[in-house]
Amino acid sequence: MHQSGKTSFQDVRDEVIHRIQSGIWPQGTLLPTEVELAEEFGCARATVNRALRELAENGVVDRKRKSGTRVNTAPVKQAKIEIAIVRHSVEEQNAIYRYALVHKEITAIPPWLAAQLDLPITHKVMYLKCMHYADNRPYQFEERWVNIDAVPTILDADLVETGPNEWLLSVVPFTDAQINFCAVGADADLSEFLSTPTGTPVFQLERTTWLQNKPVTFVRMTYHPGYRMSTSY
Amino acid sequence: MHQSGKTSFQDVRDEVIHRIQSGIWPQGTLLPTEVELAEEFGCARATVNRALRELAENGVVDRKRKSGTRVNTAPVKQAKIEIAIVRHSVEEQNAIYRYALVHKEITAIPPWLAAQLDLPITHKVMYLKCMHYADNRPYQFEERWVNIDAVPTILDADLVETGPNEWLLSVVPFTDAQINFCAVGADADLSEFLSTPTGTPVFQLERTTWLQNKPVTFVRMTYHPGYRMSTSY
DNA sequence: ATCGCGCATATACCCAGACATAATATCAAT
DNA sequence: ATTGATATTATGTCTGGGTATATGCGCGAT
Repeated sequence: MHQSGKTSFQDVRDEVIHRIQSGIWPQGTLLPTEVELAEEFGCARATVNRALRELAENGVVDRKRKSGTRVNTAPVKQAKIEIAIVRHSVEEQNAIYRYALVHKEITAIPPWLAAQLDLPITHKVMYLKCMHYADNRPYQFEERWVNIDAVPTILDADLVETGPNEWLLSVVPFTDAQINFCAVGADADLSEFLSTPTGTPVFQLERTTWLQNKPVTFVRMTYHPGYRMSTSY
Repeated sequence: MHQSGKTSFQDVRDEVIHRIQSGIWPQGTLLPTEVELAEEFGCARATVNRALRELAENGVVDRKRKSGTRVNTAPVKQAKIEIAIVRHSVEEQNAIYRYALVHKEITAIPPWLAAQLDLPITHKVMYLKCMHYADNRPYQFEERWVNIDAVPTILDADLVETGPNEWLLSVVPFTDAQINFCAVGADADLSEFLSTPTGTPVFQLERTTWLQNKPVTFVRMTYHPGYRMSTSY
């Protein structure tokens, strides 16, 4: 009750969570109907609905019309990973951020990427290599292919001052993305730019983004050895 | 309008998304007030509220009392990673799942873990090593420390048939978790169990879970070489 | 110029009632 | 026994009214 004596949807939500966690309502339990809960808590059905809906969104309960609301047996826990702009991650650690454009060329799309993005192999792309430093130590190596068709203005963009990631984000609001994480051994390029011996295990993140079914860019970001990505829930 | 001629909160939400994506409301735009939008769409204010609230939850817009609703400049895109039970991930690939308990012992907590979990170094834990196979090929090596205090019943659990992860999930509903991803080179154990040369880059996921501030378990899961974790949004 | 206070305002949330929809249960006809 | 129509029921959503709360802004005192 954070308002004048009324039961808030948060109170309902918290009480339900409590009953589940304390074992009053074990896994699989069918909970009372919205009407019954509303009566018990002395609030409107809409309030209970809001609380239970939120719990359903978080995967705590499962709701079905007519069947009712049930405590989830296998809570599909999902961790949220925030894909931040590199500069922000670096600055968050109170380190000094530095960016460098290493390579820039207009070229034909590599066959493997053409296949992946479903583009003809004659398609032109902008191929970029960049480095991101934290306190002048290698932080991330970025390799990127940009679909010029989808973002023609990139031809005039100055990518020396601002990184392509920040530039793209401010210009093309993408709608869908697909992300891969994996571990690889450093190849020649990586070894050179990340100042590490060839074969060193490094953390790699690949992302493909689309703007309404039109591929925009594919980027491969490789972090310095020892990098840990973390999240909590 | 999916009901009899009424404007649903989804219609409002979709239209707002459309206006943002088509550039009618560029980044940073202050959108009309809820009342104004409700008038425009011919629906109740609560309906507009629901739509905008959902967009705010997804990070598309930013809402502040008195200021209004603004199109987010730096959309903090967050990818959701589903932390599924290993068996399910394997079965999803139509592979045959097999599990093996490799090692099980009650021991004093290792100092580094005691520090990490804020437990006394005299604390007893159960230390487990397990292997998960897909079609009889190594899939994941699991190394786990369980706080016996938090889960005393684990002493009687048969962990030979069911893996500790599934057992724990069905018994202790944890409340908080912290996850780390990183890339490491295979050490002796990993090399042996994952059938790969020492030093091979492998993808590792560490997770600590708590039940109301009480540490439950720390697990380190290492995937076979070449494993890719993927997600989309 | 700067600080503190009050007012206006936009969002946050609540309520009671209504209808829509999906899924189950029931029962009759084949 | 199987199928198909029908009633029931719990959730999903909308309405239009309300109060609560945070906060930007102006105004006056320092």
